[in-house]
Amino acid sequence: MPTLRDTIAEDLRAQITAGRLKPGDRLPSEPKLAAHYKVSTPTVRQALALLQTEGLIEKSHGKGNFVRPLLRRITYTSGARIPLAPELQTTIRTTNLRARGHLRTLLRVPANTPLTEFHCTTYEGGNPRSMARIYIPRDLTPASQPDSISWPTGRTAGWVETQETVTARLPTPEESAALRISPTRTVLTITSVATDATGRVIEAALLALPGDSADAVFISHPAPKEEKTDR
Amino acid sequence: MPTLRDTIAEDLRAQITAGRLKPGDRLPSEPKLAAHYKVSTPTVRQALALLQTEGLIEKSHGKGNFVRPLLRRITYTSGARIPLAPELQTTIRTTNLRARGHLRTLLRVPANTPLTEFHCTTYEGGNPRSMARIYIPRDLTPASQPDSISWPTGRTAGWVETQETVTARLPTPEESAALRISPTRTVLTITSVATDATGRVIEAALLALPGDSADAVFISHPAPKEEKTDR
DNA sequence: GAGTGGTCTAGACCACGAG
DNA sequence: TCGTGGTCTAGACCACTCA
Repeated sequence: MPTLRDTIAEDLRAQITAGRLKPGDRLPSEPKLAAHYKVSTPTVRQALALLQTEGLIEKSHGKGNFVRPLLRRITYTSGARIPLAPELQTTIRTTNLRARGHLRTLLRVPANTPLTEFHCTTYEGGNPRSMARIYIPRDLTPASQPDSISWPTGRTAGWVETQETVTARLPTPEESAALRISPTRTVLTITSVATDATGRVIEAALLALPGDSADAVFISHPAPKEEKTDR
Repeated sequence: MPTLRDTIAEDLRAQITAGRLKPGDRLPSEPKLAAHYKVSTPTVRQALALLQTEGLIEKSHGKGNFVRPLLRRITYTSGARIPLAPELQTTIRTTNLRARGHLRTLLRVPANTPLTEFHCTTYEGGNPRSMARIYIPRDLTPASQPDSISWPTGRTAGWVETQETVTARLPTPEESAALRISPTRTVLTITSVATDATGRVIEAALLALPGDSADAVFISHPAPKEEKTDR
């Protein structure tokens, strides 16, 4: 038997998908919904929380609950490092730092190796849609300062293998702030490590996308020769 | 300023990672935790819900809350169709059906095309760890009945391109039942479509993994020639 | 039957957003 | 200032597990 919150969520979901509640519309306030469904406000809030994790509504403190505009799903494509689409704008911030902790392991470099960090955020109409941090050993950083618009679209020269790991997890506080998503909404993360012919890591990228509106696409072809699985 | 539930979650998290609470241990009951932290039970429950989405604890109705055994993360590797590891057992169920709806689109076949479905579940020590449905047009189904143990480890012969799409979403009721996870825990899904030289889809696979203990790994190499991105 | 978590109530008070 | 959602309380009752 469905619970009250499921019944309420189902009713609101039906109203949204049927178009009686349109994208951008404000829902009745929580006390009003509670009165309408004859339940307490916490129960209404549980139903709304369900719809929120499904990406159907957005909650906005002090304003109300809104039917979420149908977000086009962002698509990340293997090797791109950031999602690319004509409607996405990108900002890049460059920082110099030294390898330590997790970064050291990822890039397989000694502690304190100088690195360049590129902090990329993509926006669609002012709303952040993805966050990426790209790390390159300083001695490999392109001499010509990367063009802050077109650079992340190409791959670093000389790569021979790229390994991309996809996970789903809760956002770090930094990620939830940067992507403006609630800390309870999962992010899809992609960790990309590119190596050159000598096996040296020439680039690592950490990418976070809002889990409810992102895909990652990978296209593979059979290896011409026997493919090694050296791990 | 952190909320009460964050503070409580943080404290319990610390006890788990410090080893004062070990995998498999039962936590004090919710009323006891509430008394200990001097809060109401709903607040304790919110803290526990946080830890649950992080995969740190398991709730078991009528028994208690338990520190979750540190699950080895399952790793899906590009093209494997199901996660492979020595400690994983697999069961396969074969069904014949006809293409319709979403399946029709995925396999790019006319309605009612005969298909063979392989329903694979992998287990680790009796616990389901992944669920996959693999679809193959009936006329391509291997004449020799696939060996129910070794078959899904190899790829269908004749593939020229595989496209794999990774998403994170809430589980369908079927998925949450099959994987024995709560309906609020995200699943990582992989949709894999393999095509032959003529562009015909020769196999589609839908894979669902518990989001908090799964990775998907993709390894790519530069195309020998110019790589087409025909979509 | 005793103890546990799951759902729900009916409020309170605080923090945020807009006029 | 007013209405909104965010957090929290202090219970109630039901459903499940195990002895």
